[in-house]
Amino acid sequence: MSEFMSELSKVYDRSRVPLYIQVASVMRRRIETKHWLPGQKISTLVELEREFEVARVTIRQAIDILREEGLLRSQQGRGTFVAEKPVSRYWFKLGTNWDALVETIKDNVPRSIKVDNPPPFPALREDEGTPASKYVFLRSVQYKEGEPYGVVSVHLSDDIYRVAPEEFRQHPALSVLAGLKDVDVRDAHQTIVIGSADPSTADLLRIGLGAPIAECRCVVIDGKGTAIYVADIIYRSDAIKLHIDLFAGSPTRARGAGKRRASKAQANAGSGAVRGDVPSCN
Amino acid sequence: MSEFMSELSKVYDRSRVPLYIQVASVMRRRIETKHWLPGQKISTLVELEREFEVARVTIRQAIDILREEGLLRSQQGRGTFVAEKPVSRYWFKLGTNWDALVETIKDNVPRSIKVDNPPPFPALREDEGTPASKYVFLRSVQYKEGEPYGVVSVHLSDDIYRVAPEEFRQHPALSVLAGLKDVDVRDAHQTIVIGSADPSTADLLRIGLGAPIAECRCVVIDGKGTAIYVADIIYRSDAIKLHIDLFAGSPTRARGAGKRRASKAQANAGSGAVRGDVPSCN
DNA sequence: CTCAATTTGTTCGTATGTATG
DNA sequence: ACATACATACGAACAAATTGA
Repeated sequence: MSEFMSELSKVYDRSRVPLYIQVASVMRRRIETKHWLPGQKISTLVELEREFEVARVTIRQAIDILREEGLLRSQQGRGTFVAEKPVSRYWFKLGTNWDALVETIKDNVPRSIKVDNPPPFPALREDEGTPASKYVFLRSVQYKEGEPYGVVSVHLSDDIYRVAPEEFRQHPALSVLAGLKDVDVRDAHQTIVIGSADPSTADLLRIGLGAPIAECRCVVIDGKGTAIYVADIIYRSDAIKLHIDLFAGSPTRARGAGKRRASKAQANAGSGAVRGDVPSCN
Repeated sequence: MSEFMSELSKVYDRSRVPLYIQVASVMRRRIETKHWLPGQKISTLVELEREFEVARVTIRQAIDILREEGLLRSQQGRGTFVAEKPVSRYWFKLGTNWDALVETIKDNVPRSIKVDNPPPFPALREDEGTPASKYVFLRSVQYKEGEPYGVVSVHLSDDIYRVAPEEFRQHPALSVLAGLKDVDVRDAHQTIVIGSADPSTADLLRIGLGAPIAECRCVVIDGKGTAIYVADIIYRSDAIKLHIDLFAGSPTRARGAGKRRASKAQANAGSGAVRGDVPSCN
């Protein structure tokens, strides 16, 4: 490696991803963020060589990737250009409240997966209720346009499952749950972290081993404080998008002075029990 | 390649990250999530070979990485074991409503970054208000225990900035914003997707180029419908955790039958960090 | 104690991928 | 396009340590 690599080699050592892949992902991001506009001519190979401090062939390899993705077009003698209408990704907007969540998944048709070794029932935190006496385990894969985007693993209270076993096999469990009239849902929450795909998940979602995923743990608690639904939902990271209305849960503001935003039809009937207070950090 | 590669080459082609790195990251996660318990003997090399469908040497390379990280110990003739006290991670719970978000970032001390080329003001969607006439651009890095975990890039309305420039330079912009009495915050929302780090971000967060990150776009709109604060906040993916109360925004349920949950005085406000406490996955 | 089974550690040869100039 | 260097990954064989019968 030449002395020019001094800066970059550090970065490369941190990731081990092939350089041309790294370069490609940076350029891809510039296109997605409109830093490079559609139709625009991008920097010449010489300029890119200098900027990334890599060999010409490496730049070319990166450009090849983006050409295959339909994001770039090269023309000999003219240059390389951003595609006129770069493909926009499909995003699955994950609902951030009960009704929205149920709404977004209600038409999903999961394909069930046979499970040989159901995983043990996961430990519940204090605020996640008490375990039911018996659970059934269901696993399915969610598809959109033939592409898998999520793996759902559910521990469902056996009592609930027996009410409508057929329904639970053919429709999203959460959706069925929401439709059951005699089930008293007291609480439901979801915890999301970013992880990496294990072999079986990678296979089901058709992504790379260790590729980034969103792990959503969703727990539904009934009126007696029993965790009737405990799900571990794994989404492809490139398929999921969260949209959070920061004022959705607090129709009145804590600080004294400010006026409130125009009402967004926030039916605020009854209990003013604002719960919030979730620790956060920015 | 031999016929044994038929399965695996697909997986490898999907990600391009060296296989042993992928395997290592899967095993690392199993330790972090307590799927492999401290002190426990992990699967033998032969079993791991079969599970990951890779050669022995590749498994060894992965184990070498985790040994250097202090997560595994090997003993010839006995096996490979998880370290007795593997480090548990800190998670930052990202606030999912305005008050929670403001409350917990108010004591953060960001380290400002000089910006040579401020990025252009990003395009706003229809529901993100109209642009202000002029913006100032601020960029800072958030640290916890000496480790960087977030990069905040803010376009702040110049009118707002002038009210308290010193404050905005020394404290989180959102926190200052929330404290300004004559600012009418009408709406605020946050969109989160999972992306990959570009060179400068990777450098600031000390992660690999292309490593998974959480990209949070936060927009604050004032009473006139002007986007007074447009932030692009990038978190290390291993530092962030979202906790969403699915009923926070809807004190009454849409469907007829169910009773509502009792309010739960959530006592753990304050510090944004929690130890360990990772949802299990399999 | 010896033996065999188990398990990690090491090395070889080969093929392909990555990156430079 | 070529020559070079190094990294990645495979399969296979063998060596060395541990364990229990």
